[in-house]
Amino acid sequence: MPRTKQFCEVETLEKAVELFWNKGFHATSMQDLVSHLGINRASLYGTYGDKHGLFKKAIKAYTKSNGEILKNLLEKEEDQITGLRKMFGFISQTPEAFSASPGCFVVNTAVEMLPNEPEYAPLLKQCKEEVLTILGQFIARTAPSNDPMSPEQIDRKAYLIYTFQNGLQVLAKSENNPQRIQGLIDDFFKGLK
Amino acid sequence: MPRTKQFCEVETLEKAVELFWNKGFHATSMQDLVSHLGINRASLYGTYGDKHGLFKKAIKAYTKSNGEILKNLLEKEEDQITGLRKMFGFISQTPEAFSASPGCFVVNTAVEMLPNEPEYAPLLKQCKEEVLTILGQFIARTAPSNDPMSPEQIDRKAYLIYTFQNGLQVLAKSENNPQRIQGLIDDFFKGLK
DNA sequence: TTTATTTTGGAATAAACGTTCTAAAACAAT
DNA sequence: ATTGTTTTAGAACGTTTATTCCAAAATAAA
Repeated sequence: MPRTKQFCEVETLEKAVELFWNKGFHATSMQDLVSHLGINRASLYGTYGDKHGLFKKAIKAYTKSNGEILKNLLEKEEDQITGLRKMFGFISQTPEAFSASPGCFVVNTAVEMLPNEPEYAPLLKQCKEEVLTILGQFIARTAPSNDPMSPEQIDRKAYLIYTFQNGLQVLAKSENNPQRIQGLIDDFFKGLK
Repeated sequence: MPRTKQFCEVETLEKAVELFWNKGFHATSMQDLVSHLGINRASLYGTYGDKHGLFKKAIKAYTKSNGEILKNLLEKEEDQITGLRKMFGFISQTPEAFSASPGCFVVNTAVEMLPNEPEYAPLLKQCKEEVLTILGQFIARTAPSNDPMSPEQIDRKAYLIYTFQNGLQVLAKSENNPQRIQGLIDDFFKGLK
């Protein structure tokens, strides 16, 4: 009996991800969303709840799709350093794009919302851990077979790499010299064991 | 003839820094500022200009005071690693405080405003460079005298350390296990040459 | 075709937003 | 004491905010 939804729920959520990712929570208005998502205001509220509800759904959707992209990127790779360079490698692809890049949606949100809106802490921590798990699996798989790593060693290495990547993305926002970023990555790998 | 200002311009600006630092640009309203600064709305506009003007003044004030604090922290220190650990060391002081920390105001602002509000890019880059200069001077001074570093080597090392510190602060926001942070710092120093 | 439900466009809401204005009070210099 | 400027408190401005509501159009099932 009911009329079916005239829009794809996941596709529309992807558009919301795009907008929130680029502008952040506070700088994105419901009017922005109504305009860009192409659905009605009432449908928006009816389907996704209020702004915070929609935002949380957007973060979850981002984390899922991001995790899949990262998995696909890493699982073809046998050499650890090459794989990690690929992970950092949005620079090698387009040298000037990095300073215009929105960075990582999860990290952006942690910076914007924490510690002032602590109800976001569990969700953001969980999203972080998902990337760390994927990264840890890659590190375990590509570790030299003559020197296997303990689970704790793997976790720590994953955390170190992830920390560097986030610092990189954050600093790249105010860096207009691609060579400096490239040198930074090189220097990081020099110290990585 | 004119009546003198009833408030200290720099002290009041410090209060604005505090507020913007904790909540960010968009989440801080002019009403918040009027309430917390203790001066009149008209005085606020008359003294510091509009919201963006005040915000930029706040970033500059933060950068200046932050630079002095960092200089004082580092200039007493002869050993490089000890000095850097002190720089990272807001954790060792209060293990649980880091996840409630507002992080670095400049980095927070870069994440919030870039790349969508590009008029902030030059200012934020300049603030970043100031920290890098201080850090570079410390690295040069504490380098082993038998192996002096080239200016480029110094810059690169400073950038690497600064990148790690920013990643650290950002990730610490969603990390509730202090030991994990401590291990991260230890691992970073293991790779640092 | 009727019925039931949802989507849709858009009006309506009440609050908060950044900013400007008004008029009175306060004070330094004359 | 008078003058000139600023601070002050708070009203007022027009916009934008998030959210709710309404009546009409649309469509799947009966």
